[in-house]
Amino acid sequence: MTVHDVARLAGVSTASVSRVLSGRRTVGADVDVRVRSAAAELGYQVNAVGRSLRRQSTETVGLVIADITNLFFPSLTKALEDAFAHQGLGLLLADAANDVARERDAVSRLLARQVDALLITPVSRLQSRRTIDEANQRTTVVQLDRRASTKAHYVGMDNSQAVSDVLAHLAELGRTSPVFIGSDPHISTTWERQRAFSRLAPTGDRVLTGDFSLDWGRTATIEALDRWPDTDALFCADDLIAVGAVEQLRAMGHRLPGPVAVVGFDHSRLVRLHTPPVSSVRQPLAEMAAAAVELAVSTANLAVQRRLFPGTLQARPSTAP
Amino acid sequence: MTVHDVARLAGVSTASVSRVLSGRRTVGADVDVRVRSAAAELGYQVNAVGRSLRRQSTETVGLVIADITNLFFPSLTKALEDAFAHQGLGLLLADAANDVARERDAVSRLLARQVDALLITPVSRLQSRRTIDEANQRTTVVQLDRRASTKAHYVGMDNSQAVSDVLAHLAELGRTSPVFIGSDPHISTTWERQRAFSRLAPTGDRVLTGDFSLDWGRTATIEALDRWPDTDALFCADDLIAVGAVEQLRAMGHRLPGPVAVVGFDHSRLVRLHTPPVSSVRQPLAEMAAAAVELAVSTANLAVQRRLFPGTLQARPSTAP
DNA sequence: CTCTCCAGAGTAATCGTTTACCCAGATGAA
DNA sequence: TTCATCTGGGTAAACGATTACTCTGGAGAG
Repeated sequence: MTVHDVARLAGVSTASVSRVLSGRRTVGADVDVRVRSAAAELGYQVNAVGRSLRRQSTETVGLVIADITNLFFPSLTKALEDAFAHQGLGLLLADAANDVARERDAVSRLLARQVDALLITPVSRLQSRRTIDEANQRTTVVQLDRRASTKAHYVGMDNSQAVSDVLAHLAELGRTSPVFIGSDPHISTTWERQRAFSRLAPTGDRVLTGDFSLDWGRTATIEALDRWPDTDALFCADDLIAVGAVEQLRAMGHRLPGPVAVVGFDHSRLVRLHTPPVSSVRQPLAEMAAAAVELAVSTANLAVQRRLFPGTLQARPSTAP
Repeated sequence: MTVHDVARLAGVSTASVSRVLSGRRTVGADVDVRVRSAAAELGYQVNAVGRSLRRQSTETVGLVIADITNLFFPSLTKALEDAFAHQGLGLLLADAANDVARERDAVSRLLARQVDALLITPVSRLQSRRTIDEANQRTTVVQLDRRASTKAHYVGMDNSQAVSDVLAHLAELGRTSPVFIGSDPHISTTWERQRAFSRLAPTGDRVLTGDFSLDWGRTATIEALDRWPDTDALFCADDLIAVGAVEQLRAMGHRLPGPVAVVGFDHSRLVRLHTPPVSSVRQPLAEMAAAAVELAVSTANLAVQRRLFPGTLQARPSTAP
């Protein structure tokens, strides 16, 4: 079932069929209806592979997610799928499983498939750079949420502003001795939040770093209260850690809301449905996805963009007075 | 950068280049090294679009998810991505956003892209059938988790067995008056669980159906205890409802574990991290993904398969004595 | 020594669509 | 009336890789 079949049935040339069906050049009214009805009769649908080869464009973007298991990424993926589908662009998904080598593989496979753009949440702030820069020579690359290279576009949240907002919120409640519980500092978002915390918090040197897990949230809580007994807030780099912290506090007999507040990042369903609900910074996913679309469809020689969106703190009982 | 460039540099024909790089026919040792080093020198990577057109196969499968927002599907997506990437197959993702019309659109777009197979978690037990059957004429379709057509492959969990296991577990604890709280009965899994419950439970007629939301879990709990005061277990069709039920019970002053047990389905992170942890039936995602791969790469004229995997109840405090 | 067969390599057709290029006829200006 | 311009349509050459087919030289059988 090809343009030839449609052309034959309609009694026109394949060129006319293509012109009608792609709408790229006007044709006479007569030819137009003949082609359309022939296509309808045959149930013809254009073959995207042939079209891609000729047009040198697949109308597909690749998405390399650092780790789908991470709570935050499914929400981001959904926002992206929405935004791109809206533009008629397909999303080719790949998971890097937190591994730099797998990430490089995934990028390479997507490039071989001639994606029109590549979206990526880099696994490592330092080690993903090379992969990204190489890909950026071949197509438009947009870093999302996390960043590893200054040579490719970036769309994310303004972590510095968000950290500042959270600290202001804590200060309003009289909490001036927070401890930062980070996860893996290879993750650029964790790293940025930690740096902002160190710069802006009154107790900027109280920083613990570990990994991305509930258990680390628990362990770090014990360590924080042990090392700094006057701690009145646990400033967590993400929601999973925040939930771990809350659980640990409860296990230690603390009440929530109570003397030690807890706040996280991402505002995932995990913290929204937790009891008690945990305060968290929400990222503007829809806006970020829209920006990603815009950059992805932009011409290759647009100057490197850095688009930062404000996060909004969703204050819940875990930081109440 | 094409086979021609490589062929010229290596001093051989494009045919030889193709043969070396695809490994589909043996060539002389001399030509082999010449081609490989030329390809390496140029950084040549085969263009998957050209290959797909000629081979009439894209090495890509389409995945239509009923609703990415649903807790369960990101885990399923991850398992699938893993399994297919392992086979060198790409995953083209589409979200139906719980809408039958969007689902049909998504299927159509994926077929236009000539996916080698189509994986789908049908939105509606009844209304998705036509979309699936039509797609099944054009490519191999595998229904996952949910099912809508008997004419296409299906891979899922044996809900009947799982329901039976859960009821046995409850009975062991002396709980013989469960109420079933379903979500939308258009969803085939909910429907199957409900039917099995009605058939197997001592109080098989105690069934409430609503929608897929936390609030419905809450509302239904109130209604259940109101209509059937001797209720000693809430048998929920999925985790989100189970969490809603637990929250409501706690709000009503019930202890957990306590007189009313709660159990859900999917064993999502939501229930694992909830306090108290909620009992839930775990689906064998990796096995299901492996079966999906097997069916997806099978020849088109394999008899329609129905692969059911056993679920395993993860008993947690919410159903403790 | 001749004939068959085989391995290795090249030539060119092919996958399905788009579009550069060409042509015919019509329209409008001078 | 003549010529430039425009419109609508067809022909055929791409796009990049694979592979059916062909050719050549050498090995092995008789």
